[in-house]
Amino acid sequence: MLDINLLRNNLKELQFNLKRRGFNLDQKKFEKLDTERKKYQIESESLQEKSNTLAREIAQEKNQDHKDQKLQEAKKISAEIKKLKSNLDSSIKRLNDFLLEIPNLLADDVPEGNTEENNLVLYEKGNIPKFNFEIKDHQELGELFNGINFEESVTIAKSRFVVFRREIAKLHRALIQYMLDTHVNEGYEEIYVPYLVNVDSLKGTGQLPKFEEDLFKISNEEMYLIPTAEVPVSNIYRNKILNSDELPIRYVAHTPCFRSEAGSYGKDTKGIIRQHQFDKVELVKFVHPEDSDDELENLTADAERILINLNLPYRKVILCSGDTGFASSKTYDLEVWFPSQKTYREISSCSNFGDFQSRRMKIRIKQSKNNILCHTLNGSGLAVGRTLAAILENYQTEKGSIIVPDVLIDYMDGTKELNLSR
RNA sequence: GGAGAGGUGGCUGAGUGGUUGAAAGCGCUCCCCUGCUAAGGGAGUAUGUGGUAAUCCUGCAUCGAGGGUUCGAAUCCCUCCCUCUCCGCCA
Repeated sequence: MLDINLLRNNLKELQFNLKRRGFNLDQKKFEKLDTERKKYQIESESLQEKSNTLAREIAQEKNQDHKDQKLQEAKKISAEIKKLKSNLDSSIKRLNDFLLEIPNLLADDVPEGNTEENNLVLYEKGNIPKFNFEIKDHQELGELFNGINFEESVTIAKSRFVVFRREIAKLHRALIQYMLDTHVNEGYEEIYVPYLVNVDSLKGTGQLPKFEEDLFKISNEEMYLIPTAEVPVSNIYRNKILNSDELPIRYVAHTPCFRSEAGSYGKDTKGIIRQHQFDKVELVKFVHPEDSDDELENLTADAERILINLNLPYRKVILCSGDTGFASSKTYDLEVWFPSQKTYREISSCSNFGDFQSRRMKIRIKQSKNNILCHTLNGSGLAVGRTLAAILENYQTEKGSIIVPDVLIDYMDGTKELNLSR
């Protein structure tokens, strides 16, 4: 959510910024809503003041006639306040709903553009492997091992779920362990969180009210499956005031993520690139406003380190104005090379949300006078399923085995190469 | 799931209808005193949102959340959430 005072005082600038995303801020509507709110608020609060004064007088009034007279008046005022209050409440709600649908302001260095075509590639790193044999995609490789199974998952659940077995399941687990350990060594605190969250948490990070169709909702409760660990981890400090000296706070969490993938019917139907359920190791930071730019660079570098250590070819991209997420002011994507697709695919998304989420979550930093809102950031470090798929494809050999990346050998109990098990 | 007890400011803890946004203590901040430390004295110390350009001034709201009764609610009533104790069940 944006600072309402920006809308009141810097509207032109703000409209210009939002326009870069293709979002049109309806000035007339805002002004109407805010004026209406102001009118009702002033009316009802001044009447409330009168009523409070009168109530105090009644308590002290000794003369019974005067008392009765005042009681009559107080009754009338009280009834009137009730009406005004309900007007005020509904006008505040209308204003608030309006504000909740406005995306975050973009950082100045976000490049212009409407679609992901306009995202700016900053650099490519790592060596794209050259194969002198017919390569397989990760699904074929996984099936070769009977380590990736899509029939069983359909029986159990439905399409866009997967079953991993044996070496593949173990490699998946090894990746999670490796990522968690690496980030803990970088200074992140490991944290385990609920996979179901309430509505307030989803509003806090910005998934609700606008993006409900992307979520899985539990039918017997007002709870949702998390689409990312960002939601439970960021909301840890909802409605809290943090002390300056405890910042920055850095968390790393491994969770499954659940996404309905509504509207992506034809997309990525092959393999495990786009699933309803996937695992992710997520980095989340709470920082001082003046540090958030630097912290985004560090966060991205921490996510990148996993790719570098796994020796996977990747590139770093800054998302253009039209592709930057609703709550983000600036996002870097890390994209890993998929030999079968001869293309880079997103494997991490690192964002600075500024105070957009913390205003919704009411996460403040204690100051001597007015408390300030903290800044939040998060990024995948990394998406586990896609990392697994990338390893299978980039580390395949002609005979169909998979070389285990050096840093994972210990996590695979010394196994250096995955061979066909039959 | 059943029975009971309870949720008050950074913490402890008073307060059962009327200047209570809330006693007292602790903690914290500033000032004074002091050669240093300790001790002592004084002042201050919740959050949000309006009126405002404003950190001055001032209104309103907030005692788990939301409703209700009342001229007036931390105090009474209802619903929900949470915590604790006991029983049951369970990984």
